[in-house]
Amino acid sequence: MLTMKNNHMPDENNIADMVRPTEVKHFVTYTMARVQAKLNAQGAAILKRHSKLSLVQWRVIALLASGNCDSLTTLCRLSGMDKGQVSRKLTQLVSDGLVRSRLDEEDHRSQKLSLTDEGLVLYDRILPIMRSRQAHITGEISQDELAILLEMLGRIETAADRRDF
Amino acid sequence: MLTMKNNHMPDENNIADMVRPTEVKHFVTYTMARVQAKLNAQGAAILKRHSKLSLVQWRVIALLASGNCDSLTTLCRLSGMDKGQVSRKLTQLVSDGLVRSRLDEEDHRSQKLSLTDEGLVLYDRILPIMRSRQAHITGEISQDELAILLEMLGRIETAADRRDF
DNA sequence: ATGCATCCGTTGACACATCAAGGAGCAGAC
DNA sequence: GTCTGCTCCTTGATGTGTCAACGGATGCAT
Repeated sequence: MLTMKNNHMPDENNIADMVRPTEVKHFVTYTMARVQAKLNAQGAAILKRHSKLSLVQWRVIALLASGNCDSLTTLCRLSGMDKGQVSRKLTQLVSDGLVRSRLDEEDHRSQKLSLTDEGLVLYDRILPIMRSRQAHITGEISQDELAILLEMLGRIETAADRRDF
Repeated sequence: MLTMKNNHMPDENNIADMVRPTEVKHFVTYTMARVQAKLNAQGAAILKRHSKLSLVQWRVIALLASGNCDSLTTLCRLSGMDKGQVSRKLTQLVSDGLVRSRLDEEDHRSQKLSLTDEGLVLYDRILPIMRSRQAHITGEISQDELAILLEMLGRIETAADRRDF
């Protein structure tokens, strides 16, 4: 086997190095993927424990309850979720009786979305649970630190927009 | 969770935010989900531009090239990826001639994984591209800030382990 | 050696993510 | 009018993420 040439040199930015136990903690993309996965798992587990909602379903309900959106497009713009997926989730939620979808009289392309009474009851029941979870997650972090965290995530988000590598 | 209405901090890099200010962007879980999605999209786009690899395929190759793992289980432990998913990706990579899988003579449950010469050539070609991307992402952040970010992510990760809500 | 817990990897099932194509409605230009 | 281009939403295709069940292999205790 003539693989001597493939003796890769160590390098601070070498992806291969990020798997070394000593360095794995220092890579942002790597860490974020792991933390994100855990947050998703936690959210899904909590919802499963207290309802039959999936994470996406809950997000849709919460966004509608917030009063900041009333159509699929505005909901997607707000959350960054994909139109297609949200559309599918909405048909579920409507058939489950949690969300009401009525034709927008002023624009027949659009639909006015709102929670049903049942959806609102569910929201009111789940909300405090998710709030306490949120408090637990951010509990160890001061407001100032939280602002810094969000600001840095914003910078990473901007860096992630570049595609010309 | 979604009803905090104070103190909106404009994100100059996000048009949607300026059009319709909202508080959703100030929640860590939502923000991380969005940033993570963008990072994934960026990685996938870069790989598509320079190869036919998917993000997961690249990660598997990079992990194998690192020399820190040589079986499915160790690979999964290192990366946190799901063994089922990695198993499927490996069969693809083997049939594409990038990875070699041989029975472990000392433990017939396990398989010895390694990159083929072709896989190594591909790795050497893609690595510098991904390295410059990594540098671009972390270049926006100073070392001190990076330490703070990772430390906070660590705290969030710990908080995400709790399930009894 | 026999039972048994455990580990390795595969597979199935399902939810979620992303992208693209397309129908229907609307609005402006002509 | 009607052409054109845009928006709202649906649907399909494909890839990714997560969980669970399974069979084979191993090691250990009895």
